Amino acid sequence: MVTIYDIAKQANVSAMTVSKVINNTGKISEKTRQRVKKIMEDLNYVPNSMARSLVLQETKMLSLLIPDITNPFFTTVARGAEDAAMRLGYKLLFGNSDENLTKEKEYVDMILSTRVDGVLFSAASDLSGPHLQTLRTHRIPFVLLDRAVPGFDCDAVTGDNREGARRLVEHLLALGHRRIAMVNGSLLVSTARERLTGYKDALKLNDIPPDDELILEMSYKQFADEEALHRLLALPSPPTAVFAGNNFIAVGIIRKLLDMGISVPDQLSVVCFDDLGASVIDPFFTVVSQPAYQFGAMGIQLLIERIKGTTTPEWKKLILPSELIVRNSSAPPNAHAG
Amino acid sequence: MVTIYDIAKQANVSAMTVSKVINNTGKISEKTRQRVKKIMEDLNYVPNSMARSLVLQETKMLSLLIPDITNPFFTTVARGAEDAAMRLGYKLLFGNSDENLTKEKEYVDMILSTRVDGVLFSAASDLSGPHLQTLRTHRIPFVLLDRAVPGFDCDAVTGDNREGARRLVEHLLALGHRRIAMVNGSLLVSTARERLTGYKDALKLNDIPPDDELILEMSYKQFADEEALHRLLALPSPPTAVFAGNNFIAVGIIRKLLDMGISVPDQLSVVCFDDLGASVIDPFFTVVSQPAYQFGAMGIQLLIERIKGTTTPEWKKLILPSELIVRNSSAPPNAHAG
DNA sequence: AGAATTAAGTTTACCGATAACCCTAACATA
DNA sequence: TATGTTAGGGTTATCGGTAAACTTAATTCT
Repeated sequence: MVTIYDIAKQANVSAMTVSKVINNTGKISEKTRQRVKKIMEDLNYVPNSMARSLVLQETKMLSLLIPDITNPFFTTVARGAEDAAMRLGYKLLFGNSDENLTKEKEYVDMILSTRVDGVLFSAASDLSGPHLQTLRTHRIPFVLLDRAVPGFDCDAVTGDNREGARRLVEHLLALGHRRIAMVNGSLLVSTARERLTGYKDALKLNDIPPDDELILEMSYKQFADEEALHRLLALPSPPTAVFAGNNFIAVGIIRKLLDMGISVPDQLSVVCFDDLGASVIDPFFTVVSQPAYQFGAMGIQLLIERIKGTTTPEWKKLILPSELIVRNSSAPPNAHAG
Repeated sequence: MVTIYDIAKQANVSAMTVSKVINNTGKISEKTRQRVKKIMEDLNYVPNSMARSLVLQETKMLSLLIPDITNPFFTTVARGAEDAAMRLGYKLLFGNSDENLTKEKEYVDMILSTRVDGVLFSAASDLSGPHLQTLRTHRIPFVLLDRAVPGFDCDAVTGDNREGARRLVEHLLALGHRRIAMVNGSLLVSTARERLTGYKDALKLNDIPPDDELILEMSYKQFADEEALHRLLALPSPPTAVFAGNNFIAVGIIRKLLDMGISVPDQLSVVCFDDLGASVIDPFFTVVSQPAYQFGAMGIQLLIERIKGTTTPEWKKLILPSELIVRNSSAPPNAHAG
């Protein structure tokens, strides 16, 4: 590979002069500058960013760690982050923890050895605390994305899960539903807990006592625990509507319902958190939609401000609003009979 | 940050000894080894991979450049690549060219300066040739993914686009369709050309003269050129089936058809290349499905073999088979009237 | 005209790791 | 006893770039 020394030799100047031409620093005559530039082009010179990072102590790389790269929500987050990073002159190293703590740890180790300048971290679960602690020990700035981690006070970009869930459930209540089930992700994930709280808020506001039999806990990745779903629908007083903790859970439920011959929304309403992405033919689900692209973009912006120190020392908590979008998966109970 | 020198000082040994402990090379007494290891842990030492890369002349990083991170096909490719890379001890730097040549060039520049060990390259179009040439000039191994670039002989993992398209169209022909339209991606992309050829193959085999009015060219990203679609359906002898060049085009078409009140497959059959991903409620499209995960995984494997030189000098061309999956978006013409 | 400043470079040291070679005491061997 | 060997390290140079301090010669100021 061509180095500044090769350029320097050809141009009859010192390596430092070449470095100055590259970075537009110091004083170099226009004549020399042009000569050096020409030689750089002729030799297809590209600076070695490793060497530069080593001395400058910054890599201009950020890492984005997400729990599920197949989920359109996180894919969109990734696009937002990538666009913002690129625009601000940073490279983005993606990582996919697969909602898996072991994989997440491997990525954290990699992040440390790569000396990235900062991390956009969407935690696999509450148990990710030690990983964040590792980052903090090594003084690597990070911004939490989408999911909070209890006990960790830090910069974060999250959604208004509680509010969003409440609005979604109130929508169902307004349609006349009284038996509303919640099929949630793992309660070790902050968003799941907050959505559950929002669900309960809505019930309470309408004087409906929560019924534990109507509350299921599975995983955001899992497409549905068939048996649990059967039990839910076989209750003496079954739900007339289901609030799914996220988009994938909703898809899983709908698929099972299709298999069982239960039609949505006629026999059962199904609503969920987060949209289903670009590949959906006919937007069908009534959802609370979050600005996923903004999550990524704002996260990167916050992170870079933290890295550069162009922000105040206090932790920034950015809460992005969500939007209730009513579509065709929700209807009044027994709509087909009415 | 803690360096081997800090460790060395604490352990009363030279930096070299620490390096040897880290890499398990040279001769170190068990006692010293344990002492050094303990201090590394106590001090939370993590090797600086920049410094190591600089001297070893390898980064253990690969780059994956894809044209559209929102497309489930490429998302799945990414997962396959990531898993394989991680398993083989490499990090993966993602890039999203957005089917855009300018963005692609920016990524290529970044790739060069990052000194990645190799690139998995899914070209934006035939015009990506110069970018590949740049990589080759700099002796960076690369493997083409999904899309060939004319004039470039190199390692590649692609699908059997021609065959797949032929089978898909023959399926329509077998159902009784005779007027079959093709709504394709840009013909500057090799897969689009091959799929078009497969389409023509099928017609020829069945003695149907191709009709240029039935062949539309738009973009794999674009969700459909509404006007062109209208013209297509308003032809004196309109198509009874549409072959969409990829999944996103198919979704675009279906959405428009829904708006227009045309039902699929009753009034019009629609089939396409590539599946629609995990977030689809009711797999509806008749498709030719490609093993996207394998594309990524095999691509990485090929790339690493090339990097390590554990393969023969000839370029490897891996063609992964596709599979025709008949679902509910295709039916005999005028099925509703029959 | 002499001092001060400036333009245009150069020299040196260092970032954190590793390869390649060097050193020394202890032990084995002839 | 003299000579090899080996275990267990240490020294030095280097990867490719940059900051900081240092030269010179030319120019400006008074």
